[in-house]
Amino acid sequence: MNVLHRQTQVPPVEPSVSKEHKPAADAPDMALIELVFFGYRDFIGEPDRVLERYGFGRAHHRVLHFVNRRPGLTIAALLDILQITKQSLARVLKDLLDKDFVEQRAGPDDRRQRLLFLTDKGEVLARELAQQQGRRINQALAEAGPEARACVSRFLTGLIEPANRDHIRRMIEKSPP
Amino acid sequence: MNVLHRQTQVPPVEPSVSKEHKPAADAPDMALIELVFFGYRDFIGEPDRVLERYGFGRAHHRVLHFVNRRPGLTIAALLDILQITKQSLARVLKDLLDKDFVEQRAGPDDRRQRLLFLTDKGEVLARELAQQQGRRINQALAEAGPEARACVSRFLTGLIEPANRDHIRRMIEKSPP
DNA sequence: GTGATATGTCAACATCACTGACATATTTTT
DNA sequence: AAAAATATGTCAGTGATGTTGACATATCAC
Repeated sequence: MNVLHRQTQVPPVEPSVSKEHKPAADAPDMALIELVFFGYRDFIGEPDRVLERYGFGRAHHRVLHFVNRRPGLTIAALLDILQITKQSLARVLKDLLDKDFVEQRAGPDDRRQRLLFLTDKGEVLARELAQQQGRRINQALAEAGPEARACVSRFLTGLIEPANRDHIRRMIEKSPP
Repeated sequence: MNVLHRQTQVPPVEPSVSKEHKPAADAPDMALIELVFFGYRDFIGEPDRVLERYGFGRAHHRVLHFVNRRPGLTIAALLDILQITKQSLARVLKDLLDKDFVEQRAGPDDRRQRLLFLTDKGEVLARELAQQQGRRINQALAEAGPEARACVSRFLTGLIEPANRDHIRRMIEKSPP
């Protein structure tokens, strides 16, 4: 659990790709397109290896993450966040329930609802995964410079479909710290 | 609908995600972790809809993209970039060859090699996809401010596994503009 | 009591990844 | 020239994750 505060030494800042390929005014920014691809792949890759230990995959990771962030989430709300079908969710949720990483309670107001919570075990795993990804992000921010977080946050928000932005922004803001 | 009435107090909603959740010193930066997820999803979503018209998926997109960027790429080099297995590549490559988006020529030096090139049709599609993603990136950069490109580029590079960085950086630099 | 809603579940299917084994052509090494 | 290494092709089987559509059940709202 406390395994994690070791590896955070930051290697010297290396020259970035960005200097090489300022794209022509209207040509697509190929370098950034590819960096998004490679960056995301490695961002996802490390947690993948941890999840394997439990026989879980990325879909399980997402459920763990969002239930951790928003304890008491309903099925419907989770479906809305993940934008997958009920069946896709049902499969991974069943795994997580069976293996005791997630538990359900009937909604206090509306007893049709199943509110989702992590068990202790689930919290431990969710925290481990979040710490890995958090470390990677912090490292990347450190290499990107002091004003990077605001830049990057605005950039990533800008990638989101405008119609979804407010919704996602509100969701992220409201989740517990 | 809103499940969270029983939760601890939520701070008042303010406009930008980046300002709200400066994470505690060691806590994972949940807001950025989630923005990477949502941003990538929408970054990928638009091309997906175009690819559907041809019965292609993301895997086809990646092949189109990298063959477009590096005409004359060998199978081995492409496998190295994509980090998938020969079989995974074979399937999508066969589709692209059959439907005349990609063509192969024997290597001039080593005739075992199959050098990959896009056909005219392939170039048109690759360009359309790249323009969509490029537009989205430019829009996001515009919203992120004038110094964003350098920031974002360093950040994304920082997400890449250190062992892969030089390799990827060289690859991106060397590709045609 | 009726109808809408939240969830669960079933069968069938598609895409994209994997493994491991083996085949073929060609180049390199001995 | 024979042997070994290399680049690619291909086969059979598997798994994770996504899809659709249909139907069942419990609960809520009017």
